[in-house]
Amino acid sequence: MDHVLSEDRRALKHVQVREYVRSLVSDGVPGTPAPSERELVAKFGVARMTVRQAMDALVIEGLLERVPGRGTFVARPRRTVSTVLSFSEDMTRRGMAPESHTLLARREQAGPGVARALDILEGDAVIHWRRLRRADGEPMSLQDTYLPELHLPGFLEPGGMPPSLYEELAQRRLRPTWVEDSYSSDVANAAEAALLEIEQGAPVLRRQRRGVAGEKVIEVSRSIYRGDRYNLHVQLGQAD
Amino acid sequence: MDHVLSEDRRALKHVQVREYVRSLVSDGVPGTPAPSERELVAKFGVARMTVRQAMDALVIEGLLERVPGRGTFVARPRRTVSTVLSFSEDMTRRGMAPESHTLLARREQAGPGVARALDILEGDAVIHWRRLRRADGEPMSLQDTYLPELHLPGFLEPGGMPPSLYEELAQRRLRPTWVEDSYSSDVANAAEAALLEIEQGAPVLRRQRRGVAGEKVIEVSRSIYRGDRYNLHVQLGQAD
DNA sequence: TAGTGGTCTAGACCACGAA
DNA sequence: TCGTGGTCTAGACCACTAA
Repeated sequence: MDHVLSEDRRALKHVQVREYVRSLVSDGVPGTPAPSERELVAKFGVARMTVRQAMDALVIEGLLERVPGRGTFVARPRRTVSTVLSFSEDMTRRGMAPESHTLLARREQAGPGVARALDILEGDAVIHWRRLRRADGEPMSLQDTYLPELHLPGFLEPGGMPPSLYEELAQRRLRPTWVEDSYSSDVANAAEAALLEIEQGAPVLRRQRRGVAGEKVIEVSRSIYRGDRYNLHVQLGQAD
Repeated sequence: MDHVLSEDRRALKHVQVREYVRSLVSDGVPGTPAPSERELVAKFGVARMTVRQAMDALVIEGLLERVPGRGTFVARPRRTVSTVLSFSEDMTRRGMAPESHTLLARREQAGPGVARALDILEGDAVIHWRRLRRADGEPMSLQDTYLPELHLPGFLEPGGMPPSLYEELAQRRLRPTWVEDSYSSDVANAAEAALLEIEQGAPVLRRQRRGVAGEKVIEVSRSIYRGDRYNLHVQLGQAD
């Protein structure tokens, strides 16, 4: 008998089969055949339903594709749609080096607009964080972020803000998994122009973001991007 | 025995169970319990694996949620992400009445840029369609759309363009199911300003779109939106 | 303790595709 | 004809939740 299954009784069989197939197939060219279900039954000494459970997961994931009567094959990668990115991730994808300079970081009382957007009460404590974001050393964006202090105890304390907002939120399992962004085209005012090192009246892209983690609104922000340096890229799929 | 299963032998059992549960549950409040798996086994006289196959589909769909040890319940609707919209659909969602005025509609030879974007050869025939789009009677956008004539025989002929591009493409089963958009903030030049009835130098949002249906690039377009009238709204989800 | 979903078995018959 | 995935059965034991 093949000693393929881990001795660790805690490892579920369908998970072991799934990960075995994934390792076989993850760097495969689309169209490459995966082992047949009955092959895996023989190899692992499990029931066919167990193998199917393992393969089902990979099919749902988009890694495999079943063709009745022929077999199971590596699927062509699905076209991806845009996901939630932090500024740092966005710049890194563009091949630029992100930087962050804190201009302001303090506790404030939520005004009516921020309170409504954050789904908290007017006057509740919020963390207001204003940053100048650079890419490859040059100003790219100005961001005003508001966070509900209630859900982020100790965020403001330890002598400084975290190096990365989204990574800090991720560690607290509060990174936004869903955002609602609104973009508009406008021109820079004098103060913005000075910080971004552009001319007053130069075109900028303004973004308002509401970021949601689970059921909680965890971030509200207003950002300005230099129109001469920043293009917004979005990939959208279709509704079902 | 319950005569719940259809007499129609062609109807698969797991499909019948699935649709039965869906009908019970589709207009239910989140948290409402679905029948237990063993209840459905008894009611339909099928194996539990068959019931689980039916429920799996509804769980994947996001309609149901399993809670081990407790039961299966109507899930709260997932937050939706942005999908591909036509100008008309976009305006309608905003509660405005869309209009379209064709400024130009003719066959052209693809230039290098359009050819590359459409994944065709330079010099291949393309349909170039230029439209002024109004919302509630006022100019909103200027759109230059390029379509590969190869995939759209007879598109230009019948004495006029179709009233709606995306509906015409949908009828040919060529409506884009995936798009790649690039937005930038800029200012209007003299010609654009005249058509959009704004001042030269006023802020505008420029969009470049590549629309893909199946494996074919079916649309390439450049659009200008008035910055004083148009905000882009996007909802994004997370990567897995 | 009773009921739930999660996992798993060891078979079976079917329609379909390729040789 | 043979191998494939699709469907289906009639059980089983487990961990967990709620009463």
